[in-house]
Amino acid sequence: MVPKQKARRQKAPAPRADGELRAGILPTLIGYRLRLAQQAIFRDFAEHVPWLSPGRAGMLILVEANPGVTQSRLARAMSLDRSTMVGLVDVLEERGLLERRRGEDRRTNSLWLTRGGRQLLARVKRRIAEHEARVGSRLAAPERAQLMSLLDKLR
Amino acid sequence: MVPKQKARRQKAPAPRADGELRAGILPTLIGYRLRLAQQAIFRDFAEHVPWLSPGRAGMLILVEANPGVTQSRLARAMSLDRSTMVGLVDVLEERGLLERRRGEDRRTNSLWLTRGGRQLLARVKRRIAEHEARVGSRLAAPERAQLMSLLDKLR
DNA sequence: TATTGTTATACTCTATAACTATA
DNA sequence: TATAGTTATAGAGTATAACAATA
Repeated sequence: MVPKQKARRQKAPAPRADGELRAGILPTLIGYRLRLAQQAIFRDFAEHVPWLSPGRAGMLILVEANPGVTQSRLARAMSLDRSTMVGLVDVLEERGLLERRRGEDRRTNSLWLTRGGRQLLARVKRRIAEHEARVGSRLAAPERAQLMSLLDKLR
Repeated sequence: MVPKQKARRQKAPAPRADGELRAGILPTLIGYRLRLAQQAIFRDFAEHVPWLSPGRAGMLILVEANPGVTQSRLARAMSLDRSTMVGLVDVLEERGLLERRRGEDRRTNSLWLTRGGRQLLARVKRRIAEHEARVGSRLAAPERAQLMSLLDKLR
């Protein structure tokens, strides 16, 4: 029989001098570090690209690169459910950024940027370029390339 | 006067042979690649650590490493609002994983893992270790260290 | 006065199930 | 039968504002 561990009341350890919490195993985990890095980048994005969330900006970029794409194809490309895409398209259509047109296969909607959508997206892309330069400036150029390749391996 | 751009109707480009969408500038963006990598890792976590989300598991890890921590201190450590922490503690307390105790400063609640919480966390940490090994196995050891350091620079 | 925990409320993002029009 | 879009509904996860208890 394995010796039973003595039951002991939990006790608070001496608090750390700097007032920070002990982080346990969290900093050893790739997913945790990834999340912190991403939060920092999303914070910068939200601050400097105030018109759209990263996801919605990404969606406009995909529609621009694939004019006339159907909702379902776009949903698949973004790993979203078809029903989730409906609300996303609703919002961007109400804001006058894109429009649905009846597809040749009449079950489908094809998606097209409006003039306003193209104009906003041009501005957004300039801001994103600045955002990317600012974020990327924390790394040397070869480091940036290295990071991209390492991130790819995690997929 | 700048020459006006000729108004032209959008046209669908030839569809790609592989059926995939064109990704536009997305793959050039650090934030986009970061998100894809994180989604892959969260997917693995959800599949192999079925009892808790990454955020809740992280919270238990912090309480274990800081027994008796107050709700507010924990919220600050996790970058959450105090009011958000209330519901998080409610859920984990209802599941019998941790408990509130009246603090010495009687405005505060101090948080402690229950026996059940310690037992579940031990199992969770074993699964997390396997998860981390599986995810990390996509990288060579020096690559993993390199990734950690690059991610840190983005914060 | 300032801080802690709490409640009420709301917003974003996402999914599942069931429906309809069309193929 | 199968697919595309839609609706109703629900569940995470998060925040702000206002309040009572306590410092």
